[in-house]
Amino acid sequence: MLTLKQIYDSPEQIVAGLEKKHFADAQATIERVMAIDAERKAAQQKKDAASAEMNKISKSIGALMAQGKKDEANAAKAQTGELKQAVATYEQEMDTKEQELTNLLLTIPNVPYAIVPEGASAEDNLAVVLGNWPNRPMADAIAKNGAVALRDWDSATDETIAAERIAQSEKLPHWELAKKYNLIDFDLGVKISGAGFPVYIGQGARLQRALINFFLAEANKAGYTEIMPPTVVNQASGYGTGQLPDKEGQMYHCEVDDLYLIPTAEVPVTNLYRDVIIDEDKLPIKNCAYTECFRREAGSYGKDVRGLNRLHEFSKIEIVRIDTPEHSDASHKEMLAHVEGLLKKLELPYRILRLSGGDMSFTAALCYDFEVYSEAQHRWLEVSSTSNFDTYQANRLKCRYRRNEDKKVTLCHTLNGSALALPRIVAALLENNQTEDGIRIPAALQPYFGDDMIR
RNA sequence: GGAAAGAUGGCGGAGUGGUCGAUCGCGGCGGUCUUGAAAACCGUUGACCUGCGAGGGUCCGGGGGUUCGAAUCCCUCUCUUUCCGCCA
Repeated sequence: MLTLKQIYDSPEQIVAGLEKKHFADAQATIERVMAIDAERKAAQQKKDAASAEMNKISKSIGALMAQGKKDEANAAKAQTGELKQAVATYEQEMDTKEQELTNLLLTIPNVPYAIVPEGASAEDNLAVVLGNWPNRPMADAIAKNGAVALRDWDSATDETIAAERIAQSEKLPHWELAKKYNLIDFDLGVKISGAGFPVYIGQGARLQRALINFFLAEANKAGYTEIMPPTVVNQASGYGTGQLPDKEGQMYHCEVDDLYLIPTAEVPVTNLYRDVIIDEDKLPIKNCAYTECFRREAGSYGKDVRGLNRLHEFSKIEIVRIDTPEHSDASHKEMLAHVEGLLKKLELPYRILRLSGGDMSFTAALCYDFEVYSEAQHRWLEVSSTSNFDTYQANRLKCRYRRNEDKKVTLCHTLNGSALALPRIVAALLENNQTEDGIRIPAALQPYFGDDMIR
């Protein structure tokens, strides 16, 4: 959540930022925050004064008792009744205001950075990079403007057109290929678990393992420490990274033990640093983790969820960084370069979008999505979301560091990104690399897969 | 599942009703010594809220209670460790 300091330092900027994020009633909400806080302070001042008085009397009683002046001690005791009542009253008022304030702050999203595009939805995202694109449709149009608004050139993502193209395309969608080469059995998954839980078989399973190892190896090369965290977390962790309370319905919940299946490794890996004060010398912290991710995806249905496009359980390698405010932007860029490097090595056509204010997640200050182009579905598939949360998450987590300069305890910046999520990568790999002889495995992946083709 | 013990500052670990925000050790920081470093020695070192400041307040796992006064006593919850049982 935002800190009060941020709000007091520049209320107008915060309001403008919230409006950019399409948060309703920004002005009124910020004014309310300050009003409640003023009430809280007033209550605290009254309470502090009463407590100070109380402490003084208590101390004097101790002294009087020690000197054996029992009568005077008893006289002092008699004075405390009213004071005690006053302390209790003010204290309760203070607690109420504090709770009210926290509850309100929790409803306020993070404020986007200046370079975040204006806009309410995905339509307004800004394509900043297009890669591995030569000899593909629309190349010319795109070459002219390296960075253009998505809606100018991306009519191919329109669902109705896509449906027609699938019908016309000589390329098979991945769910057909999965069947043809016996890589994934969706029906078996339905039988043992339910829709959205595919069973990977033979070369399909081997491809999963190859990708996991490839992504982890690349992350290790880039200096990320591999973590293997639990995939089940407690409530406090859910609150720490912001999945709770608002996204409660998106997580699987084991009620008997009140534990949650993680929707991303971000949750356990970032919560490693909850309630921690880190030495500045240890920053930046660079961790990576492969985990299974579990998402209920309540309410999604239809063509979007076909095949591997949207699953309840999937494998993902996540990179998580904790850094100083001064260095977090450079950290973010390094992460973007890392993720882009993976897509280059996989030889998949991709684009990088800077998300608009309205399309960003609640907690992000700056977010880039990576999408790969699926040549049978004629759609862009999101495979990574790489965000800087500024101090927003750290404030909730109480993740702080001790500055070398003045030894002050300061909130860290947290960042994370997928590097990468497997299912849609697999979808694109299968669809884009299909040949008459089988599915070509990109050179970088061959050592991990152990072959150059799926046959 | 049964039994017992425990939860204290960055870490370890004292403290069983009144200058205890907390002895001490480690670590950190400053200094002496040294060409420099190490060692040794001396000093210093919690977080948060509030106030222009002086200062005031809160915090010894969470919550509640007793008391003029609680790290210390009582209740309760959570978690951890050990032993037994079960078991990959």
